[in-house]
Amino acid sequence: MATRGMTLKELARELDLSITTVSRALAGHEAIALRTRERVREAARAHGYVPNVAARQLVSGRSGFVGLVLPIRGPNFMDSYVGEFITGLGEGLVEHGIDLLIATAQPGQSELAVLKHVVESRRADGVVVPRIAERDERLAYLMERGFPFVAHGRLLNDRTSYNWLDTDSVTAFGEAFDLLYGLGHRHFGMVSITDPMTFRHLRERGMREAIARRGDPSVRLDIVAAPRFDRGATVAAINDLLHRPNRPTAILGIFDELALTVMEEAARAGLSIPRDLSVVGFDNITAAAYAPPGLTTFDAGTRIAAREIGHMLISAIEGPRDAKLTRLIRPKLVARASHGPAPSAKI
Amino acid sequence: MATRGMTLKELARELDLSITTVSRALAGHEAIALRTRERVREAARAHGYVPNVAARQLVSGRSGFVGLVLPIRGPNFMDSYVGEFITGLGEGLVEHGIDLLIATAQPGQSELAVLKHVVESRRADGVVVPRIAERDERLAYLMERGFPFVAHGRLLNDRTSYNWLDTDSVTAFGEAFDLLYGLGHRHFGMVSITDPMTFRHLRERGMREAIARRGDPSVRLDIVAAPRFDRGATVAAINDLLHRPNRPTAILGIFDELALTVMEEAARAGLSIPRDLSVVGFDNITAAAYAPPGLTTFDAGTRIAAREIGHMLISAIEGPRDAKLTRLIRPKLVARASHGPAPSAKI
DNA sequence: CCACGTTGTGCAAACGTTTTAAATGGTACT
DNA sequence: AGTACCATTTAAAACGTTTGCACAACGTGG
Repeated sequence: MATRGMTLKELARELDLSITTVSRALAGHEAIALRTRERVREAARAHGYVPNVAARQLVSGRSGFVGLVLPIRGPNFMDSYVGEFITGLGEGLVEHGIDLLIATAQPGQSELAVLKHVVESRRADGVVVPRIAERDERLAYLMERGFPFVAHGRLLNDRTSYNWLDTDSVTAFGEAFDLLYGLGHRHFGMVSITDPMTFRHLRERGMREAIARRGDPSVRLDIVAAPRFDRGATVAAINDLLHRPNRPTAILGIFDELALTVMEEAARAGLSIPRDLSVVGFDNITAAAYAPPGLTTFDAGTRIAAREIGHMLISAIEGPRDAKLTRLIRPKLVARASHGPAPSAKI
Repeated sequence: MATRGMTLKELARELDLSITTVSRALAGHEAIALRTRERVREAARAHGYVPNVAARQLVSGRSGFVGLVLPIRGPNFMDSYVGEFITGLGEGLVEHGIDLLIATAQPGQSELAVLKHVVESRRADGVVVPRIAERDERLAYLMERGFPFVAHGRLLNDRTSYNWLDTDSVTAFGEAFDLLYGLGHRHFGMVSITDPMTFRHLRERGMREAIARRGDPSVRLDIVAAPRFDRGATVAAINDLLHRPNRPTAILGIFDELALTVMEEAARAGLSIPRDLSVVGFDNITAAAYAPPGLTTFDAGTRIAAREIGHMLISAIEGPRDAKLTRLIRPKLVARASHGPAPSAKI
């Protein structure tokens, strides 16, 4: 190392002051004479003094980090979610001088184990927990432990109290239904997953509630589901829907990958989109814009959501433990060309 | 906080040993009796003792972190690069018990300033520097300072010595040329950028060298360039290429976004791909698979590259300062349907 | 019985900060 | 002159580890 980085002690000797005074002066304490404060700050800048974080952490008990355990993911599914989320989180934290700690699970290790390690080694002052499952053991652990966190997503049981921010899938899918209903569609298909993720319930519920609200008995909804990363089963489920005696005129994927697969399979079956079939997705991944004829979907605003999560977590760390923050973010419809009037509809 | 997390002192009292012995026992020191070591380990596990990292850092001078300053990016360009890179890096580091520190620049702040702060506060033991420019001020700073780092990409001046890992763009674009030449193409277009990124030179050079190697005087190469995130200028440059009196029969984008735009503009101009025009990109972003007819491109293996960078950085931190590591990773051709025989070619 | 290595353990310093409590010097008031 | 008070500054403890050195106990060979 070229320069070793000077310490408070060296700076104090240089200025012929005690380290106490120098420390206080840099912290901007009122008790230190203004003249001294300025002199110290000047010298610190001149010598390029930067406080040693480890020492500061040790005495303050705060690490200055917020932790994120990277979700373990299937080999193929690697779109922009992680990048957007981390970027947004960074943006939300940097204003408060907090850095982001990324921890990764080793092959055999569970995400929970990594989370525990981050929390217990006091490496972070709070954590962000993405992609919440119906009953999430990570949240159970954190709540029991009383450690500050913000969840991106919700538990199925909504009586528990904790900090969360979620995308309002219920409203979004209601909006999708209304849009398609208005275009004459009465028979809907939905491609979902079998994995116990909360958003799956919410998105299905969004459709069901919108249908109930409409009160039209002629409306029909068929839901199929496959394991999340099982491409074969997904394709099979979609084809099941596509080749029924009477096929839905509109199919919604609970996220874009599914909707895009619907479009591919429909094309292979010789169906024209949106003439024969309307397709709607959710997430607005990059490919949604490029896959012909352009997938109509919802933008969840991950980056902005993550930024907000950063702010929420700061409050959770600094503020009182009991008040819980919750936020629902309304996704924005991105209307492209994959939806249209129902085939035999007179509008 | 529910549990406060026990300290070495508490654990020592519990065991009726000195903190020295306990510390040594946990570190697996030979000097401590095997029986004692086991007894201590057992107790530590039972009480859920996890060492305080701050204290450990303070005495060891090591932070246990590797830093990454997030690249500041245009508003729209947000594909999987960041996510893949971070995921891979995490995978490479976790085996060595090192965590990843993500620092973000504030709106006004330069990436260099953030980097300096990370280095000088000793928050990280080494850093990763992605997306290297022709002359990169970040590398200049780190080299002068003698701080361990690994660059993802290279400087234009290749006489400087430092640790880097790069994608072998030269070979890849040579391979692309050979592929297209073999299909009868003689007139090539290339869409590049005006920004001073090293990879731009390397990819152009890859084409030029392959052409020279072939030694066929009938081969012609037209290069156009636009500022990186300027969509309007990019589209204009591409259309310039597309509407010349004699149009290239094959166009290469130095990365996929450019190649995809070529395909879009070609479609708007009524050209059929690959019948009238072959297009090849680089990066294999998600959309490349979905944009019709499927973009032929190269997979740079970002995730695996990042993992390797993690390993390299660990060696750089632990090993001798003088030996420099370099690695070239050969991208893999992903042949889809956007390339084909040259229009009027007899093959 | 002594010198000496071996084995296991502990004391105390060090890492670089923040913070509590106290010291210093000066001024104004009685 | 003594007292009280204010404005500054400082000494020292604390945070939880690691580690150099010393020490104790215990044979073992001379």
